[in-house]
Amino acid sequence: MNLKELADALGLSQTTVSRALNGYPEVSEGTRARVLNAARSFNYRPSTGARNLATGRSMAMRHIVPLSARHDMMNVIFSEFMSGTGEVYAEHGYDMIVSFVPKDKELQAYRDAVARGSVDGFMIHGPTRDDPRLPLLAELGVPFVVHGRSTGYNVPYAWLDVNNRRAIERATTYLIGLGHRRIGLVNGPEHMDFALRRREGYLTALASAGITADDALMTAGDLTEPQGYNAAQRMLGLSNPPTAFVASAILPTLGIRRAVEGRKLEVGRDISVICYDDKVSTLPNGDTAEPMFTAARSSVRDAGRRCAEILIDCINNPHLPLRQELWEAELILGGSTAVAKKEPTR
Amino acid sequence: MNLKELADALGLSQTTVSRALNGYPEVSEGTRARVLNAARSFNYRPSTGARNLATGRSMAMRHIVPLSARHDMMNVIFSEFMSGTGEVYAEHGYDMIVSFVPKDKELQAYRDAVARGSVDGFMIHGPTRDDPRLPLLAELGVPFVVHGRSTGYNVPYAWLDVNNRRAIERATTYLIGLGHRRIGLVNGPEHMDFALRRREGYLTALASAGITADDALMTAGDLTEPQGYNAAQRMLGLSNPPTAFVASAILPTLGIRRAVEGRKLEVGRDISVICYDDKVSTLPNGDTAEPMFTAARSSVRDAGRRCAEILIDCINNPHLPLRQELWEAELILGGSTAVAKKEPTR
DNA sequence: TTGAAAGCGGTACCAT
DNA sequence: ATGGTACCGCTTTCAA
Repeated sequence: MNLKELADALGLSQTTVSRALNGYPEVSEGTRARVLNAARSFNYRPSTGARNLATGRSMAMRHIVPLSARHDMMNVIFSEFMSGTGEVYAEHGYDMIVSFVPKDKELQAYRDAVARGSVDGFMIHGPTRDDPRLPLLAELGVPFVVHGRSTGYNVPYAWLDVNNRRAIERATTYLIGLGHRRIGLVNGPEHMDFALRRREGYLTALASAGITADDALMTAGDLTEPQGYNAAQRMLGLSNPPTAFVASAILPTLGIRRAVEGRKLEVGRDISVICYDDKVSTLPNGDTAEPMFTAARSSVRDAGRRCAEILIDCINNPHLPLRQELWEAELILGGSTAVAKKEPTR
Repeated sequence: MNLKELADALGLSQTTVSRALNGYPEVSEGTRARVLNAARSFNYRPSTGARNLATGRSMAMRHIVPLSARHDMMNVIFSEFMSGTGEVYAEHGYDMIVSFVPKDKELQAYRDAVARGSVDGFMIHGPTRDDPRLPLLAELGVPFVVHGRSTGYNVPYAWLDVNNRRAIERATTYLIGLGHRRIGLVNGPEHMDFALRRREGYLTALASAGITADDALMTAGDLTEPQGYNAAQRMLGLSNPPTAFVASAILPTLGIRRAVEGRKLEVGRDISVICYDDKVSTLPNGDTAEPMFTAARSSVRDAGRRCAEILIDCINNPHLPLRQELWEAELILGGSTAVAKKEPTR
């Protein structure tokens, strides 16, 4: 059933039917009701292709995900973020298109999508330092929102970020306040902007307390359970091991716990751990009143929702200033931190 | 730059240019080269909307994800599967559209997408027993592939499934062979077809060994770390506790390990554990030669890739018989299983 | 308040 | 081998 057939069935013109359907004011209430009724009973839906062509808008947002060998991006956090954006898109009638492209074709994929007119806006995931996508998108003149920021690119753009630096600085300072001086860092991949900022936060906290940073206590990787395990294993085996850890996600924190317990030590008694908790539904930080781990927490799903709202706003109001939001993470107390013991635990 | 402008720039007709671009044979090699060249230098791409309208095809596959309260679906496994499908779609020029819809609007979303002509095929995730989506899709007459199967719906349809029943039966039988008679089951949500089949496999293995199933040793839930922890805590507290566990995913298995270690017991010595391992890149089952857990293993990403191929094949060859593939999981030996001790460990 | 008709940017049939 | 042109289904301007 297309518009013409619907109009014929009603004995009206396509124009009137289209107007009635799209809520234009110049249609009499009587006809509007008739049209809406008929449309419902025939289960009529306007063809997206045709509407696309006629309006020049695609009603679709695109998320381009590079297929890197290790699939850095397509992880738990990414999908949680996406489901936040997807909810909001759906509420506003937008489709979400997800493109997986080989890393070396990534930039071209943005160009292509714009040239084909298949997209109204882009959501940018996982910005790196000096991310090459941002200048490209600015050049293409298409709306986009970045989840995070890109150190080194200083032209204004729309973004939403958590204050990663501050969150980890607070977490580290808290551990220092408990008497810890040897604190291990298990970070995410440090070409990613968020991981860089977290590292800065960690270093700032140490510096403020007059503690010299030790390369042996810092590691960066892909935030898996084994990453945490391996890092903790190595660090706990040092002649001067850490008494506490800061980890960039729950998964490596589970690995840290495994390493700690493997040495007959206990998290929250012998070894303190704080992690960054993105509040991923499948990886809850415990499910009781007291969280499993003390954590810096913020919701990626909420971030996704808000990013989508910002993107839609960019499209609807192209001349408003670009939105930039910095969210603060909260520090929540769990069972994984305690005052440092006087004697190093070995 | 559109087709007309490109044709004008070349001094050719739109027809010829279109033919050259789409690989039609009746174009001289000279003109084809010229056209291809010009298209490249102008960075010309055909408008998706226009092509959509003209061909009646959208070159897009849709994944509809219900927004259930607990977000059953948007989990680690789901995104791993999606990235498999997405890769293949991209290789074949298809877009992947992901729609998040409230559960009560799910079926309507399929109808809508078909009525708008915005999709060439659907990928169906997480089928349940008597899944209502399958008869609907059959009625709509649109190509679709199911990842899994739906017990109770017996009309032929295209699917790819892992032999969940057999995999868990083998795993359970293996534990029984090691001397375990009290085996706990930590399963996924049992309205899902895969979870039902796994339970059947578990029960079959027990029955074959003459072991009476015990409701207190079976639990179903959302496959999170706390689910495994809580289930194991409860079961290990029974007067007649299990000496082994079968778990439906890595995450709850990590929780089981936590509960076991919390009782000063050791996995792989005091308590045996086998889990189902979907080979999710962010949740590897260890990263060394020996897997952390003994496991029934199959790759969701590969399943995603294959499902996408099948879907594309359905579209290209609508009259071929529907493909149905049953994959066997492999049972891999890790460090989490051992011969049962004579005395129950408490 | 309603209708006619000109696009939107391609594809593909029918001529030449 | 190349070109003219009628669609595809909708939106939107202009006219009535």
